[in-house]
This record gives sequence, structure tokens and C-alpha cells, in this order.
Amino acid sequence: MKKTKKKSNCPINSALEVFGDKWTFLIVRDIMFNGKHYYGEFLNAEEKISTNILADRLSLLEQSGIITKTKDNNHKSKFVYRLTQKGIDLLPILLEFIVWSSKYDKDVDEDNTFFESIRKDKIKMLDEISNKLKNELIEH
Amino acid sequence: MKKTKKKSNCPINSALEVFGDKWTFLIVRDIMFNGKHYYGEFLNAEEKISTNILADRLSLLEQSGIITKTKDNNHKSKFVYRLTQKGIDLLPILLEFIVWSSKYDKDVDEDNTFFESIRKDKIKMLDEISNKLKNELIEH
DNA sequence: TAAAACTACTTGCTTTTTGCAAGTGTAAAT
DNA sequence: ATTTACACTTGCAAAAAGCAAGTAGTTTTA
Repeated sequence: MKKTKKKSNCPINSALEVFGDKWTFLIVRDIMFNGKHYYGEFLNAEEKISTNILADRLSLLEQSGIITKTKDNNHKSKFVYRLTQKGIDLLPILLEFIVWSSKYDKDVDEDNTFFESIRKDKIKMLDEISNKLKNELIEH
Repeated sequence: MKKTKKKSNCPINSALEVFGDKWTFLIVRDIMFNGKHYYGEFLNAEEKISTNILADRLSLLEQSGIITKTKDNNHKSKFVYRLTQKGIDLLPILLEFIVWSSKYDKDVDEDNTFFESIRKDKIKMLDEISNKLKNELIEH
């Protein structure tokens, strides 16, 4: 995916210039909810992204300031991928995705306690998760 | 875009099976915020979708139960596209897209009063817009 | 009432993106 | 010293997107 000129300055289109594909949000999801930080971990996701697409998307996310890429100190051949604040701020969008899908797609894996928590007290849930992510960000 | 088997039952992936492209959300946006209802109106959007992609996406959105397609009574050669309740329920997602983009993309067209209203009182905004859309749905 | 214009597509073709398999280069473990 | 682990890169076939032109009903206009 090469960088292309903007189609418009609509805020929704603006988000789609980064996230208008099948994979980018899944990478963010894996860092956000599944505690993944390494290339190999993203590759192992259930959805089976291919290696070249993963490399491309990680690079785009880094260019967009949504994730950072740093060397792992204890393991020099590994890179650590983390969410920036801009990335953490995607949380409300992903939570709304979860709310919508768990309402309308009955095939969705039902971790009902989690979905219910989001629905019942969205703001509390949002604070908890975003504080956890923010701490990870500060510690490194 | 042909219908393909699900890559997983993750709720986020589930939403991306429908919305993981550059165009689908823009069509929903045009119905939701810009009062568009006709094929020709979607074509005229700033982002310039091509005719075959538009036809394909309208058909997918209809199959997914997010929009309905009905004959226009006063104008027999026209079809009216409307959001179902499932489509209206996408509103929180789109509002969060707007919040995120207007925070991080400084090129975004600034209708500050609108963005501020969303940020200041998200729940009120959500009620107002979704009631308006729900009325349209009931009247027809 | 015949011709032109409108509306919602469809078709054919080129370009771009995706998906898959195999390969490369550096670091770590045996 | 050699194998294994990890993070990619490369090459190629398949799928999707983008563009221009065509079609088929429906209204409008002359």
C-alpha cells in the first residue's frame, strides 16, 4: 500500500485513509487487548495475516504515529511495538466496534462478561483499559 | 468484492468483514450525516467512488441488513437507500471516528461547533441524531 | 409522440493490492 | 561451529480497485 493523496478532508475519510483495510485495526487490537508486542505474535493471530502485509501495515502505523518500534533490550534481534497516545485513543472506536458486533453478529465469540461490562459502564471500562495502556507507555 | 469465509469470530474482525475497505463507511456517512438517499448522490461525494464499486458496496450493505433499497414513489426510475436500525447503530462508531480524527488530523475540515458538541456532550448528540434517523425509518 | 436526458447500473480492460511460498540476514541457543 | 529463531524481503499468481464506455428502463422536452 503506497501513500496516496487524500481523497478529502472529511474526518471519517481521514480515519479511513489509515484504517480502510482488513488488517490495520487487527494489529491495533492485538496490542490493545491481547498484550502482543512482537512481529511473530501478530503473525500468530487467528486471522493469519501474511508476512509482507504485516510488515507493510506496521510500517504505515509507525509512519502515522500510532505505534512505536524499538529494540528489545533483553533480546537484540527482536523489535517491540507499542501504542502511542494517538494509538491508545483508538480505544473508544474499538469498544464501539465490539458493542455493535456483539449486538448484531451472533457468531461472535461470546465473552459475555466483557461485552456486558462495556455496555453497562463504558466510561469505567474505557478508563481502566486506557490507564493500563498509558502505564505501559510511560514505563518504557 | 465477493463474500468470503470469516477469518475469525472476533467482534472487531467481524465488523471489518463488512467495513474493512475504503468506501463502505463513506456511504453510511452520506446517509447518516449528509441526508443522501440516492445512487447519484453517493456518486457525487467529494471522494469520487467509481460506479461499479458503489453498486457492489450498496449491494453488500443491503445483504448485511445495514441499508434497505426501495422504489421511490414519486420517481419510478429512482431507488431510495435508507439505514436500518442496524445501520443507525453504527452512529457511535462514526462519532468516535470524528472525535479521533479531529483531535489528530489538523487538515480535517473544521466545523468546530459540530466537533465540540460531540466532545462536550456525546450522549446528547447521539440521542439527537439517532432519533432523527429513527423517525426517517418509521415514516417510510 | 419521438427524441433527448436522467437514473441506476453493467461490462471490459488496466493498474494496484493481496496472498502465498520461498529466500535472506542477523542474533541467540546448543 | 552449527542449528534455530526472528524479522523481514522478494517474486509471482490471484483478487480487487479504478477508469471509460455501454445499456436499459423512466421521465422530460420539443
